[in-house]
Amino acid sequence: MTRQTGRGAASSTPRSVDVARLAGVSQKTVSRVLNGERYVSEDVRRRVLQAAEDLGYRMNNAARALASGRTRSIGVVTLGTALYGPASLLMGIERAVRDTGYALRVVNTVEGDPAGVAGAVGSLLEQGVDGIVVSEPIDEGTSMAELSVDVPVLVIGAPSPFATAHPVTSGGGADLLTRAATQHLLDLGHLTVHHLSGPPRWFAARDRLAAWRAALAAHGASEPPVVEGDWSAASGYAAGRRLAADPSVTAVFAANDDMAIGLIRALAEAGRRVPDDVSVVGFDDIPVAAYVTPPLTTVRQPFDAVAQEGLKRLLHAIENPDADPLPPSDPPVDLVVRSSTAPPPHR
Amino acid sequence: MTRQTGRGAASSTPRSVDVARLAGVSQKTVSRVLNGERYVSEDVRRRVLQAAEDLGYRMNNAARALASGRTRSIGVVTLGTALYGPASLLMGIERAVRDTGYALRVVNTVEGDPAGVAGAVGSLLEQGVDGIVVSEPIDEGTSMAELSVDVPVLVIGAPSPFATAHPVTSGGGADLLTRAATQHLLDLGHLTVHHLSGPPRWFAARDRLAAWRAALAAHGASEPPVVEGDWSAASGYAAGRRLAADPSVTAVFAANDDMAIGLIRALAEAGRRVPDDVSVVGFDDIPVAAYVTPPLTTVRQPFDAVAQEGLKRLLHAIENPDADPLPPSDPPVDLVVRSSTAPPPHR
DNA sequence: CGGATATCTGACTGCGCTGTCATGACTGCG
DNA sequence: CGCAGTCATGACAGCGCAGTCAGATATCCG
Repeated sequence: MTRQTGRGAASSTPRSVDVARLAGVSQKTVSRVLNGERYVSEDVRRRVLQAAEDLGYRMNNAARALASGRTRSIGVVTLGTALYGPASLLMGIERAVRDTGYALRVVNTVEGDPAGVAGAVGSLLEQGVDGIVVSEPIDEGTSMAELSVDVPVLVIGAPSPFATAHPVTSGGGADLLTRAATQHLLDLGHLTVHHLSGPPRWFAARDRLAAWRAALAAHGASEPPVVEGDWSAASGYAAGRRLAADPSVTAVFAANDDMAIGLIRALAEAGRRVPDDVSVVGFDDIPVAAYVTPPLTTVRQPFDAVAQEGLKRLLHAIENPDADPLPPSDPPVDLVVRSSTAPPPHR
Repeated sequence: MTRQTGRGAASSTPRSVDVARLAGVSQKTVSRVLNGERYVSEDVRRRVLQAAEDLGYRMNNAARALASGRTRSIGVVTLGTALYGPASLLMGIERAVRDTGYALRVVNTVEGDPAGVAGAVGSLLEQGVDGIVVSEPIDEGTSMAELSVDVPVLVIGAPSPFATAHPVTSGGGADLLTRAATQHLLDLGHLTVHHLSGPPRWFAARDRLAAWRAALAAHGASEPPVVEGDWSAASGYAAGRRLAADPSVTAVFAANDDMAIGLIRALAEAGRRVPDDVSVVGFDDIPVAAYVTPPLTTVRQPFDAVAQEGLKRLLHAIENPDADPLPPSDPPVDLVVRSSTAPPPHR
């Protein structure tokens, strides 16, 4: 028996009706005050707030959600990793949500594949959320269409697989950053730029790959074969051992900083100096990037800005179901030039 | 008007009563099946599940919570940072929660100070959670006592400020790791070990400081003055500049890897070689630790193990309110020796 | 073979809130 | 002064589930 057996009366946590009684008003009026509705006299408002305070009253959100049909909460689907990117994005989302009066419900997916994301979205829907943020999904979301998602969805870092369904926005996109990184190397005089990509199942990896290609093409540079990593420093190290064997490699754009650091280590061990022989650019600007040897040139992802901007649009879609979605805006580009890049060596 | 105007009838999302109608049973029986209660015939169970499937039925958790008084969700209070430690812990908690059937509600605190934590806990209570995890709070939780917390609370990485209140467990604790790190340096022959601590407001920082002291004392080593950082590589770098000026410094235990990396950079710039002149041990084993120069000797925090163990105890407290809390168990110690430590130089 | 027990099912109720509507009191204005 | 409009409040119903209890069968045992 979970219910309150109304014995002690004082022992059970207070309900709005208790507040009402203490304030000498109706229960509905308590609800009005606590929801900031109009048409409540100053006097009553004060009495109600005082009574609520005195009793230590806390609203029961389950009842509120049931009665109003809104949960005032946002669901987030993320990868279950502590990778700097996804983790930072999650923190950015939390920060962006905090002041809106919404609560956060978080579900991870192990793999981020469509089935996993669909399951996560389903469980969020079941919990009841007014909107959903899908952070950095992997692969196409084909299996998503089957879900009847009747709340707005914001997809960060990938084209929205919900596009056909319901009120939807999408956001993210870091091509400009990749282009800036690649361009930086080309501007230094490198004939071309190699690319150490993330796992191709990730949209983030595919985006950066495509943007790197575009930057090379725009510059008329030839496109060397792509080396594939898995975001980890270990995979960057493995890639570095291969790249070090090829003397034509003078510049590498790594799809994240961890791989860049592993890469640099492998190059150093192979006797290829960075940046004298090979220039390396990373991606993310992780906290230690400025302090590794050599300090890493990288592009900083504006996680907070992306999260805030996306959430603004999601909340807009939630609160104005019939209005057109707000258009996405491009995040700022922030290339941080340190010491891992230099002009190519003379031949 | 949020409510379903029962016009199209088919358009509105299905309720348990719709499932009941389709399966030819009562609504209560649907509830029984979906909650796995006893005393339902196989035949009925199948029909109900089929009907639910056909309708794409999803339970309304707000109603469930209201009726049952349980939300089947766990609230988490974390710092709003992407620091590797807290972020990893959050991921560990998510992983640990996922298979238990509970959902996660996350609230960050900006500062992690008592008032912030109290506010976060309050907002979780308001949302309705069956248990709360407070991850790495800062300072003493004096203001916490005022909150009437009537659910079990697990505090990771700090003594529980709720100790006097209600069913409570606590966990974490990394003294053994710190001792192992310090001991490792002493065993190498260093006369003493300097400490680059985290901000003293953090429990994690105080814990490591105390454990470092204890390890020195146990070894009869003198205790050099503590250098204080803020977890960031930048602060490690600043500390490194100061420590580099003191030739008596031969070994440093940094309270996290980021600071260790900044520290090593500063030492290198000052001409003090690591590990030949100065040995450095970090804390966390961040992903790049093995690939910086030199590869960092560090201790790995068993985030997943801590989260799992703590959650097991929290769930036990939730589901057996009257039973004694399970005793905490010590996490495994994992010292990862790489190349940033060596015997002290000959004098 | 009768009563005791185990199994299965449904009617009814209520969780604590918000939406709707009704009711007064008060204002302004011709 | 009377009627419309604004403001302020309360009564009542119902959101979609799970808890309780009662009733209907089936099973068991002496």
